[in-house]
Amino acid sequence: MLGLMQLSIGQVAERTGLSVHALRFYEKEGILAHQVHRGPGGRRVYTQQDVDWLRMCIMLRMSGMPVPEIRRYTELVRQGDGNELQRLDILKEHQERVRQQMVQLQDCMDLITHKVGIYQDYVNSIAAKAIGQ
Amino acid sequence: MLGLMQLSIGQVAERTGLSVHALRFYEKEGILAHQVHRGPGGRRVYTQQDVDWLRMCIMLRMSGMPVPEIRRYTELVRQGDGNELQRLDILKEHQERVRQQMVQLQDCMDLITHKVGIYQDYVNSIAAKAIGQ
DNA sequence: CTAGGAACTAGAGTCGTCTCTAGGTCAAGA
DNA sequence: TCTTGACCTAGAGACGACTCTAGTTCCTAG
Repeated sequence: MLGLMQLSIGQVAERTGLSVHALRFYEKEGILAHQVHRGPGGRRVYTQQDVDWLRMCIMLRMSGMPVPEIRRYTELVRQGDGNELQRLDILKEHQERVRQQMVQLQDCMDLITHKVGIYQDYVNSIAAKAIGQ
Repeated sequence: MLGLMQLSIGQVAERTGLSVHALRFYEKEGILAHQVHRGPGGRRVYTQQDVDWLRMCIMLRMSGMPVPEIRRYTELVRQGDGNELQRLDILKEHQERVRQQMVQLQDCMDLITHKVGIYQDYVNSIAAKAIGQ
């Protein structure tokens, strides 16, 4: 059932949140797991699997994996069985980068929270004085 | 003592991790809390406070605050007392964005960890078979 | 006196990731 | 028939944040 669903580029844009432009761009960049089938008039026909794959790509992009590396990964998947170790390497490497990113972000968050606290206290004290008058 | 320390652009680059180019760029973009003093020959002379301020800017940038918004914040600080509420708004808004970013990143991390787990198991099972032979 | 190194300015170039434009096809509805 | 709307391609443009270049000044050491 699911496998038979046929989606236009517009529908895929809707359900992934990507723009139609971005979808064509991603295809040109070779980050679709397999060739998108074409319907009458040369129109792209996507399946649910394409959408699922795209959703994963979106996650990878969101977490900062560059397009060329997503392409490398995609190519491995396209090649089929036998290169799982290489895929695993890419994922592990990225995982480590994301981990570092999260640590960094937490540091930034700590600083910001600290500053917000200081300003909040100050602003509150000003407000209290104004009321007290 | 600290306040009297004089630093060249190169020294500041060293201790902030920014490039000399980036330092000049940041200055041109108006994200230094106060005018950088110039020494003989028109050379920039930085103080420890400048370095501290830059370090904060780096944190804000790292967490995704765009340069123009850092400039807005910087301008408020330059203006002096009386606009603390506006500064607080900027910081709170950014804090919220960072929070969302962290949630997103955690989602990505979960997915990646999930996939890494699957591939790891698979690779292990292949390795086990190879040894078993 | 010359060479090296660090600094200066203004402005051009780069990189990644889209985003948009121009010009066209095709099918369905008024 | 005419219009609308979704789609197509190839290629140009936008944007943010640097990064680099060219040409110069200045100081210090050999």
